[in-house]
Amino acid sequence: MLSSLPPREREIVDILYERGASTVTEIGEALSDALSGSAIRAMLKRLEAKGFVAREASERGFVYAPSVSDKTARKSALSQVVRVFFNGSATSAAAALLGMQDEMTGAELDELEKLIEQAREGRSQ
Amino acid sequence: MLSSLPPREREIVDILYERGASTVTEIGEALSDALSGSAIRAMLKRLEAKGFVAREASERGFVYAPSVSDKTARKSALSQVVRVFFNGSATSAAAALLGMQDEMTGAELDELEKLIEQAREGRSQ
DNA sequence: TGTAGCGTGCTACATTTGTAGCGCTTGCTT
DNA sequence: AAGCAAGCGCTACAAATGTAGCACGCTACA
Repeated sequence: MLSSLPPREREIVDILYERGASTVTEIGEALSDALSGSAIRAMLKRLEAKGFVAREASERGFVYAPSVSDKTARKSALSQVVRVFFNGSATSAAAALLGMQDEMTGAELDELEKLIEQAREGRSQ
Repeated sequence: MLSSLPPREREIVDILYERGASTVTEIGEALSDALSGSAIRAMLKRLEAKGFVAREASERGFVYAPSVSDKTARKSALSQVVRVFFNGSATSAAAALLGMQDEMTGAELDELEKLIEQAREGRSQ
């Protein structure tokens, strides 16, 4: 569970999900405040030990990536939020998302409507 | 920011959002693993010092509640998830929520459609 | 009126986190 | 080849976190 991570480690994993596989230097740039390379490496080592990130060698040096799939992580992050803040109701959560509509184009709204239709079909079969 | 909290403190705040104002005993029951009362109180004291929870006396003893409004906390939790896991797209997040449709009734889907309509109107004016 | 039982706060302590420094290697560059 | 820079891992250490134990006061009820 991501929420079992201490804040800094969590921040690093978040960066990895947000930006995809990254080197230590890249992580450093994305961090909210500057850390020494060795500090970042130490975090990554712990994260690796705990099984949250995996690393792989490349020409650019080691690149680190989350070891839990985006899909899984998304799902658990969402249901966490839904449970804690929306009383378990995915619908209210979706409604709240809609409330941030400044970020949604008309096309996106169309898209969503289509998805709702599909969800309905999924339900009734 | 909730995400700046260490895991256990975070868990406690989550419980408070999930269940509303609670006593130490109630928190203890909701915790994922049993802690001594004094341990919980120590956490709460820190959370209070950091300004995340407030407490108030009642006949049942002190009750603790989050000091940041549900509304604000929801919003920031959601946008956090949207940014990290959905590349900033509220729409994709909403779509993922729809994907968990087992939890949505037909009525809820209707409701959502209505909200989309409203969002559209909001946009065009 | 003792005494058992909560809820409380304090303090202390082990563990975990967060961070920097050092020294090694590798790959240029001159 | 000598020197330099970048990236690396190790170790050490300060600060924060997670937890238990103790002593106190307030019920309640035998």
